[in-house]
Amino acid sequence: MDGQVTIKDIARQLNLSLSTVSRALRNAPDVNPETRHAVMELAESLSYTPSRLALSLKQRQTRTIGVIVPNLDNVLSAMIRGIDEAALESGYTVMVCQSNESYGRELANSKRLLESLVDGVLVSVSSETKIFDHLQEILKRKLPMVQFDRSSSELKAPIVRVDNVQGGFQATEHLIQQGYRRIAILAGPKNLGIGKKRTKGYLDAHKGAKRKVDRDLIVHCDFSQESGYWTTLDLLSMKKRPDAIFAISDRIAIGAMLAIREKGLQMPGDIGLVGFNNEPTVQLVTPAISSVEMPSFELGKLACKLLIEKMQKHGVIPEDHEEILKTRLFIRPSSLRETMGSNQHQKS
Amino acid sequence: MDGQVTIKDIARQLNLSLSTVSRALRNAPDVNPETRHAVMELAESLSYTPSRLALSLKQRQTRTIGVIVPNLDNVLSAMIRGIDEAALESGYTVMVCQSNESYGRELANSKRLLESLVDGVLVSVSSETKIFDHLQEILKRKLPMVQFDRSSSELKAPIVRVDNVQGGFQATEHLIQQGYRRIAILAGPKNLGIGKKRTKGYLDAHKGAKRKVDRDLIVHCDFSQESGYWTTLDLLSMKKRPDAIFAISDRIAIGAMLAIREKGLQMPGDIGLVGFNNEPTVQLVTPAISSVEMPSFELGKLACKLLIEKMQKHGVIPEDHEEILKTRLFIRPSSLRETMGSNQHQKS
DNA sequence: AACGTTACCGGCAAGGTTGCCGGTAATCCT
DNA sequence: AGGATTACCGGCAACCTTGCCGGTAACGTT
Repeated sequence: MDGQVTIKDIARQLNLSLSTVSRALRNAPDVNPETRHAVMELAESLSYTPSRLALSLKQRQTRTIGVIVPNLDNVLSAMIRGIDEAALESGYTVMVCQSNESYGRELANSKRLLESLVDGVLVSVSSETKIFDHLQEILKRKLPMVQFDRSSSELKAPIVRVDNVQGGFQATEHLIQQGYRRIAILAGPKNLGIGKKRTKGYLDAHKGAKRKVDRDLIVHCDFSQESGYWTTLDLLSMKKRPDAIFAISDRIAIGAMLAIREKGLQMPGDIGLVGFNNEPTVQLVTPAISSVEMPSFELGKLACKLLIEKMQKHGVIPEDHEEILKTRLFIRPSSLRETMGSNQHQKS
Repeated sequence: MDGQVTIKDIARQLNLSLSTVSRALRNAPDVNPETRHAVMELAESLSYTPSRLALSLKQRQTRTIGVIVPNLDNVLSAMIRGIDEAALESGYTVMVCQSNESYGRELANSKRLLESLVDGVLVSVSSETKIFDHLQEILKRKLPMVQFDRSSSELKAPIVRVDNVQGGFQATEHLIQQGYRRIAILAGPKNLGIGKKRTKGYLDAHKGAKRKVDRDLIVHCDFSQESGYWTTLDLLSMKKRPDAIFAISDRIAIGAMLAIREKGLQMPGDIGLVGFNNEPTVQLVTPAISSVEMPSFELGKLACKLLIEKMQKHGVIPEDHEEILKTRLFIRPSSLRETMGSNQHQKS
């Protein structure tokens, strides 16, 4: 009356036992059709909803997935949409924790998730996280876990990500084809795998074109716009300054653009620029910035599906499993010297 | 051994009863300091974590807050950060559900939250939602609820929002001061309170300056960039076209900018533009777009705090309570005709 | 010496649900 | 008609924790 309607209420009103009501509601075999009908009807009219809590306690699973992300930018929120969708399809609920790049926050969050509230964890490690104890703890408790987008080899958990080498290759190859000679790369934080892979693509593209790489043009920076700005200013004041820049995120690329603008250089004339992620903003600035797109939504969805599979068939998926999606280069004026206009994709 | 460590394990190893262990862990008075110490120690070494599930079942509260949002754009994700922070401070966990403007999705989500998984609900109604049955259902079950940012008068729940009239006033007053004569407003979806309020500010500003308003200049549109684009094209092909536009969101403003650009009009020379939300993107386009900022993070935090208060002191906060935050206009080139350069706030 | 007080601890029940087992009556088979 | 099968239902325990009550022993009081 006052709070939840339980099977107890139904049982009392129908003079049945709890067991029978439970079975009737779950469509179990051992129950008279008439009885079942009566139960169903009463349940409906009392607008009975089963207590997830009691169910979880009994079955030792919450049907909830914990998601740990560093922030909620465009890319990640698309991934979360994907995660959410896959979860909903399988009857799971997701719980998003943003670490905000704060180690303490990430710790508190993972502790929360650990209090056995979740059946599994999806994690995209923060760029600044170097200590993985809290995540290792999750693994130690045998909670199924899948890494998505960003990952660490220290964590023995499957990974769903894009082909970062390919992405780096596409961007760099395009710049080379456009006739740029000294291509710099803003490679992100030094210890992050994502940056290393994209740098490998950058190197591969040079090798494929039989170009030498000037190691001074490989520079590291944070994932922020400011960092991109300052690092680019440094680059542009080199004696032999680069004539193109590949930034491994659009945020960084936008910082680079501002620096280029401030130096009074022409883009793409004096200098070309390619970013990564294909955020909506890069279409809006002038000149619009070329960018490598990754299928964020699909990536999130896939990661979630993999996790659910891992949760259900416990231990079938090997911990070094990797699922790799393809990237796609969107060419825009920021890097387009010659007018070839074929490969171009752009909306309104 | 296999799964969770429970107080039962501790009790067995120490030859104590469950009750005693429970009391010891909760720092209850009736327990011998030595016993408590022993319990604490063993709990630590077994890395015992209490089962939230059992606790929730017992105490009939989950310490979880459900958040219903239409999407995860910049503004909302900042609000969610605020919500998250306030929740963490009070020992609550948040669960975010995005409706993605889909009514069906919103229904599924609110149903989920209703399965008594949450102690309270924060909701920002989708722009397209016209049927509030699912939200009314939440209220009917006496779940504490607070609306934030967007709200509906149909829902009897407190509201935390910004002063939309003030925001509309600031934007319009500024345009008037800049000498614009025919100021149009892209007022968003017709039935949304947020749009009406900002339109009221727009009207107030005209009244304050003793200007008449041409009703044809008040036009409605969706919250999307496309809609802003098309609607602006319509505006610009009027016989007596407007010489300024106030868009009630930055997304719409960007659409407007693209339309203005396409028509070959000068901004701010031929036409001025002011947006709303002060998203990072509006600083990056050329010309940078003036925008009314709202304190999203604080708003989220405040809403969450209010909800927690409502949950703890059941029924003290009246259902028509409103908490209103101030907006602030950021002036940028898109609207700045005369060089007065005082009121300007802009980063890198 | 008898009583009351205090400090500490254990037992039971509850919260809502389901799994397992056992029980009853009706039906079937030979 | 006897035993075996079937259809249906109820009781008990368990999941993990806490609240309440009652119990024991040691201590202090008169």
